[in-house]
Amino acid sequence: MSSIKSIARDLGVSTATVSNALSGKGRVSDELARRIREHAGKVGYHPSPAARALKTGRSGILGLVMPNLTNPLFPRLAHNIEAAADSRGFGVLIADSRSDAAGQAAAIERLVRRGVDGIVIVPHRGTRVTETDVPLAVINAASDPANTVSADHRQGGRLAAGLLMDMGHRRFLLAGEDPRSEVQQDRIAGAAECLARRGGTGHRVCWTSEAAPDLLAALAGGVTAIVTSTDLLALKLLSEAQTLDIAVPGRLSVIGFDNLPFGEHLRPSLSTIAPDVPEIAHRALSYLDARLSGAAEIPPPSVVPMIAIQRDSTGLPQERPVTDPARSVS
Amino acid sequence: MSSIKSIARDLGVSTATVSNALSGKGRVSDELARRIREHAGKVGYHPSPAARALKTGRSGILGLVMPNLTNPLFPRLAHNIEAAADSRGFGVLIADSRSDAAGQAAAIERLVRRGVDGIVIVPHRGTRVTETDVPLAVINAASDPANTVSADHRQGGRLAAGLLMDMGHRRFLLAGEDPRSEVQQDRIAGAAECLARRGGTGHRVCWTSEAAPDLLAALAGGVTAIVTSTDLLALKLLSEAQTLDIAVPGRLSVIGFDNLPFGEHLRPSLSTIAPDVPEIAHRALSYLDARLSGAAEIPPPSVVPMIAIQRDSTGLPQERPVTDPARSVS
DNA sequence: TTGTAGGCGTTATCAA
DNA sequence: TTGATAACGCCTACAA
Repeated sequence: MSSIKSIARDLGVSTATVSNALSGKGRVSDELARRIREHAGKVGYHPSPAARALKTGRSGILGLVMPNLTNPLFPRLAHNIEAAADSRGFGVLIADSRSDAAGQAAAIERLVRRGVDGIVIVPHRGTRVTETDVPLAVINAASDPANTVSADHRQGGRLAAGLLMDMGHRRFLLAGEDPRSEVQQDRIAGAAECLARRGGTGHRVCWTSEAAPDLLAALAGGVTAIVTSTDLLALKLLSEAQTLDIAVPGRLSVIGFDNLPFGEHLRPSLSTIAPDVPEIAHRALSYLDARLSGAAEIPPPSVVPMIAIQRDSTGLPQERPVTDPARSVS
Repeated sequence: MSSIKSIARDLGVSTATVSNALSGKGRVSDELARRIREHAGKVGYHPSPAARALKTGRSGILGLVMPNLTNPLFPRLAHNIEAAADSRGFGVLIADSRSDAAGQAAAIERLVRRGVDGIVIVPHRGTRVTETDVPLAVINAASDPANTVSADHRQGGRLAAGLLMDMGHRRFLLAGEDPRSEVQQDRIAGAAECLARRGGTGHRVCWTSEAAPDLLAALAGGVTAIVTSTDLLALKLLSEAQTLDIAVPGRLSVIGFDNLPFGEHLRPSLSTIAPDVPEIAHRALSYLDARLSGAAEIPPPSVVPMIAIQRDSTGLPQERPVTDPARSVS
């Protein structure tokens, strides 16, 4: 491999000069700098990351820890984190929490041992992130005190409910999957908050990880719309509705969260509340970057608004006429 | 940070002795070795990856290149590659091909620059992987000459068709999404091969990336079963069938590929042909490991059998009685 | 069995 | 403007 030293030898100059010419730091005459750069290009010189890391104490690598890499959100997040990291000159090393708190601690440990400069972590449900030697950007939910940046799940919940109320829905079922998830809690809470504020005529909340909620009972209770805490649960409900011959969105509107890839392939396609993942990735990286470069001001924890994607699983309620949203505020 | 040097100083021994004691290579008296290890533990010593990489020329890091990190297969592959890599002491750096050949070359380049020891790559559809300085494990399809290890997509295709023939189906629609994909080509070809061999009474192949195939026309043509090249397409068809009130699996059986996460949440749940991802990851890593450790024999390219997962979207054809599979071989 | 010393490729300090 | 030199932390002949 060609090194700074071999270039120095080839050109009969010192390594320091080569280093300066290539990095543009020290003063080197334009003419010599040009010759050095040219030669470096010719021999295909690339600095050794190991040597640089050893000298500078920085690896230029960030870690990404996910609760479970088969988490459906992982691909999009990985995609955006990688892009954001790359544009700042960082590489991304992945690690899997293996779905438990111990695994999460181990994953962080492994990354730190590998010399990452910082870590982006999506913590496992219901865990507190353990402190480390390197800066940590936590992507979770506003209600997690350790949170660095996240989607505004609560606002997302309001958005989902609000959008359905705008269409005229008044009786809701709010369906979550796992009550230990702060993310899902916030989403359901946001929806409930919107209903309370705008005078929905009552709603039920149910948490169910296995079976789908009893749709027929819900319909009998006058429910015309369901807000689910994730697209996967929405999928379950949509399928259930179709086998029960409940028309969607005619008889029942359903909305999910996360904008998982299958949503647009469903028939009816799934309306959903999508996290602004590029923005989240951007902020997580800005945060780490600020901490790593010793910036005077570190970005404070922040939440990123979610985005409504209306597709075909939501529509006007059949039973009653569309009411003017303005009038319906009790 | 504690280093080999600081430990040597603390204990009044030489750095070489510490290094030997910790690595167990050179001869060090048991007693001294014990003291050194104990002290190392106490001060929380961990070797510097940068220094070790600089000295040994190996980073202990592998790259993982995907055509697009939002590819639905990515999570499971990343999960298993990371696990397999970790158990061999490697970390995994991700890179995104940004969905084109140029991006793919750039991704490889970036990883090599970062000093990875080897790369696992899932090539972009229809591209040939460019040669590099580091060993490359290619995960694609047997029909790609550069392939290192892959699922046996062709056998998977036979499996899908065979399983449906066992149930008594005879007329098939084989539906693919992208004919440029070697993977999908192999799957469809495998299914066709099985039908030809076992005397299906004819089948149509269609390639469609946007609209779903015309189900009514297919049914009119006597089709009772559809083999799709991916679960996403199967999902589209299932949804389509439900809106057209075509009973699945009563009137029509549908099977997909890849065992994507949503499949089990559908109603009816989706039968699928699943790649044995843990085994594929294992072999990809064995291959790289062999090449990196200069092993005498490098594992030859190999294909890993796919696994049938029968759920509820496949069943006996309605029209005709179940025929004995043995008798049905023409 | 233990210690000395050199070097991996960079960066940075200080002289020239 | 340029060069000599010393680290960074580790490994490994080779010498004691």
